[in-house]
Parts: sequence; C-alpha cells; structure tokens
Amino acid sequence: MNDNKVFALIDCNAFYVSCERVFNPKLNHRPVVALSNNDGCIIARSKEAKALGIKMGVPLFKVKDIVEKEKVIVFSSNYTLYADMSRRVMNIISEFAPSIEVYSIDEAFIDLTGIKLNYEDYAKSLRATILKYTGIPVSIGIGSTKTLSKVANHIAKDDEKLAGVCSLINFKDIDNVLEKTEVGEVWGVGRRLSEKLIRQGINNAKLLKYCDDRWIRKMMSINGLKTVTELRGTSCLPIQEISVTRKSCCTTRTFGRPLLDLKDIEQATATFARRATERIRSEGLVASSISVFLRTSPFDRGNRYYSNSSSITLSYPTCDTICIINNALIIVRKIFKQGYKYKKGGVLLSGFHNQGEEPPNLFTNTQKELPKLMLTIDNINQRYGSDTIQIASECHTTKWKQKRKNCTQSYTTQIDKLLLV
DNA sequence: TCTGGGGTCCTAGGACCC
DNA sequence: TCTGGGGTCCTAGGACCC
Repeated sequence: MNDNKVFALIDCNAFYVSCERVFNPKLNHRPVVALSNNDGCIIARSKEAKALGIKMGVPLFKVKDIVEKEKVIVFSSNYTLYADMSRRVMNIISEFAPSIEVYSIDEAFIDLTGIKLNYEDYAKSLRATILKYTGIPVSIGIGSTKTLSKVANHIAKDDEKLAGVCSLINFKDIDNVLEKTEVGEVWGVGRRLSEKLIRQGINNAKLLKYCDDRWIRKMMSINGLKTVTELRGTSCLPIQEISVTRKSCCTTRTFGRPLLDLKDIEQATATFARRATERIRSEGLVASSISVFLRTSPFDRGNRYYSNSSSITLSYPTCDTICIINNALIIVRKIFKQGYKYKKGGVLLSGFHNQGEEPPNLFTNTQKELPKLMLTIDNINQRYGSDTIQIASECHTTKWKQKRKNCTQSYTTQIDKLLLV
C-alpha cells in the first residue's frame, strides 16, 4: 500500500451515442439513445435524453411515449463500430500514460504517479487529443485511489464548469465531496449493498468512510473493506495492466421471439457453442467444461417459469467446434422440458488451458496444434464474415434471431461501408 | 408485443476424507 | 438417551462491475 499514488479514470461520455454522433453530426444537441441487444433496454443516453427523464437500463417499451413525443432518436447496438472506436480511444490513452488498464469498452484507468506535470493540465490535453482524433468526448477524474478517481469522474461529468476534468489530489475538503456522494454511487456499492447500508443510516460516502473496519468486513465482505480503505485515500486496488487469462467465456442471447420446439433451441444452442468456441480458439485456449442454460421469461406472468442448466466435464480439453456443439446439444436435450416458452439460452465454456499445454491424459494424444478443419473455417470466416461457414446443426435458422431494427453500418471496419461525403 | 450480455469474486453449505 | 473434529474441495447463489 502506498499513500502517494495518483490514478486517473478516463470515461467516454454516453459512449455508444457519441460513436453514432461522430458519423452523423445531425444528432448533436438532440435526444439520442442506444439499445441493448435485441433492442431491449436503453443502455446509452445523450445528455438531452437524460434530461427527458429516460433512465439507464429501462426497457424501451416503458418509455415509448416519451420517445415518440420528444422525437428521441433510437439506435440498435452496433458493437462492431463501438469496439473499433474504443480501440482508437484506448490507443491514444496509452500514449499518454506509462500504464493503462482498459477497464471496459468505454473506460480506462491510468497511473499518473510521479508525473512531473500538473495533473489537471495533463488530463485536459489528453481529453482534447481524444476529441480531436476520434470525435469522442470523455470525462477524466483524478484521485489517490481508483475509487476516488471514480468519485472525481462523477463530478467531472455532472459539473459543466469543470470542462470534463476533476482532480481530488491535494484537494482540501474531500469529506465534503464524499458527503454529497450517495452511498450507492460509490464504485463497488451496488443496489443490494446500498439498500443494506441505508437501512443502517449510512447514506453517503463520508459516513461509509468512517465506519468501523470489522463492521464493514461483516456487512460488505473483504471487497467492501477495500472500497472503504480506498475512500480513505489508501490505494489497495492496483492498475491491472496485463489482462489475465479469462476463466470463462459465454455466449448467451435473448431470443427474438419465444421458442417452444426443441429443434429451434438446438439450433440456437449450436450457434452459441460455435461462437464461444471460436472466441476461445482465437485466444489460444482449450476448454474442459461446457455448461448450457435455458430459461423462460421471468417477466411473463401468464406463463410458468422454468430455468435450468447443466454441464459436462470433458475427458480432455478441446477447442474443436464440432465436439463442443455435440456436447452442448446433449446437455440442452437433457434440460429441455416440453410446454414452456423459452426466451433465453446460452453456452458457457470454462476450465481453460493454453493450446498444447493440456494436462497429460492416459488415453488420448494431446493435440499439439489446431485441427486443420478449424483453422480453415476460422480463416474463411475471418475473410468473408463471421457466419459464412456454419455447422450443419445450426441449420441457418433465423427463428431465434434477434431484433435489430435500427442499426448503423460498420463505418470503420468494412471498406464498402465507409461513410460517403 | 416489447425487459442485454459478458464477466469476476465471495460465501455458505454440503460432500467427503481421516 | 447418548453419534467428533478438523480439514479440503466443489457448487450454487448472490453480489458487484460495465
């Protein structure tokens, strides 16, 4: 632990909306929102949309009236575009800092400890550079711990006078700032914990900061104690520069409409399994455990709810799509029950090893290289689009395919989708 | 009609062992 | 009538993040 650290959190403003605005300036100053997969929930809102009272994460149909009345512009998620824009933003940030932790698609922590310049000036110039080269506006919060840099970032976003940058380093009255911060706004305090804390009279970050350690440990577990320690200015969550090897990889989707037939569900499951396998293969991993889950809609009061999952541990780890699909289908046939309207399913792979480093097995030869068939499929799909070659069990079905009514094109990643001026 | 997807970590409790 | 103690490992469920 070190008390003299400096962290900055760079967070893109309404990231998905900002990405759309880069390619369509007419969207500026207008209420714009972006939707989750299947056009379900609102997961990004422009300032103007927030001002209309549209809440984060709300299902689109619940705010239909406002959307229509106020002419809110609605986009389906264009992850290809957002991921590419994110990569560009992160590249610029890495040029400004010795170490960077890409925390999510629209956020990164950097370590500014020991930098000789004025932190705020430095952040302002980073902010201007990102805006100039990508068109994406960001907010930057600076603090002596990651948790405090998050607090600072909230302030930078909320207070227009600050022009997107807020530093709590050498700030005289942090307690005053924390007192104005709701306990649920603190990074690491979610809905459940904040309800629990408020019941105990702890409703702002300052009160949380001065709670007794043992009490915190009991109420919020070990991670909660780290959060509180960070509020006090002692850093215990370091920058995680190298992305550790993942522990699981899943592909799950809400179906575009309820599915009743096992056949349709098998096809969706096969596609989930193929996509998850492709992803681990591209990361040089093999999986030894496969889980499949299936459920009806938890919101549908008119139908009985059913949710089940099961898994298989393979006798040797693999990244062979066909093997993984076959096992996923065995599981889904086992958990499927006739007579339910299934709304969501997914495949989760885990128990990873690096390819070629699988534990020795008495009965099989370890595959030292990727099966040729898989390599060939990956090459073709990479070149001609991700679903060009599918596995027969997927059957090119479209029954479960998701809704995506209003999606922009891949402006930055496909040559024939370039913006025409 | 319509409610996302992809992760991580911690804890409690049960199974099992000697 | 009275049924140990200490340890490990696994899993499900619940919390968190974006």
